[in-house]
Amino acid sequence: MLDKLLPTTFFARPAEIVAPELLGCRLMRRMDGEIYQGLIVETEAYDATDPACHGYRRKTERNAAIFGAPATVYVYLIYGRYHCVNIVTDRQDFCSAVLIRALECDRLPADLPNPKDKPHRAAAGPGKLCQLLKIDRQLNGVSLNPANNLWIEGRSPEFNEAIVQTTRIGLTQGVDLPWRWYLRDRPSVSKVKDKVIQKLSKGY
DNA sequence: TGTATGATTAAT
DNA sequence: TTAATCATACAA
Repeated sequence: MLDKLLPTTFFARPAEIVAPELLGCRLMRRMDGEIYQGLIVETEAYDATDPACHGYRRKTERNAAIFGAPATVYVYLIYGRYHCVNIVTDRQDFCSAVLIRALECDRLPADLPNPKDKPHRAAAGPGKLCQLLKIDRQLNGVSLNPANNLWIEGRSPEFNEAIVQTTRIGLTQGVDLPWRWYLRDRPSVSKVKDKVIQKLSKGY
């Protein structure tokens, strides 16, 4: 295996540093005894200075996980229908996280939630990828780890894809912060909205 | 206790 | 452009 489990130190940095570096990594999910994986193609950053962040006002029962240790999983229900998954970043007791917004999966489960989707769009959106990989609040607060059936492996050594940086999607506050990143040439990005293009060097 | 509202999505 | 749908936050 060339790929490796990302260490907790990877996540123990500001969300806006971690978010672009998660592009090209692989979200790994074991369900029903089988391992599925998706290339992370789109992310967003949130933190305590940001009015759009769920922990901006105060710590509550719902958002407690986002104040946890780096590499903690924060899952919440949105619009009463979908789940969204974040990876907690930075340090304990500081709210910050990276929202995983889209994946590109090579192998899909047999029972697809949205059979009408083209295969490369099956995980093109934060709600869709949680549905596909059966991620819900049962995983809220756990740590990224194979033992918890959810983890992230690092980029392949050959990774060298163009990254686009834009403002975030679907917000009413903090709309001008340019804290969304996606892989320019991937067809599984949820929505295309170009602002800045930067090229990241290999590795991290 | 009551009410407004989302880090969304698929259909119209 | 809109309906679906509900746990939560906050006001009262």
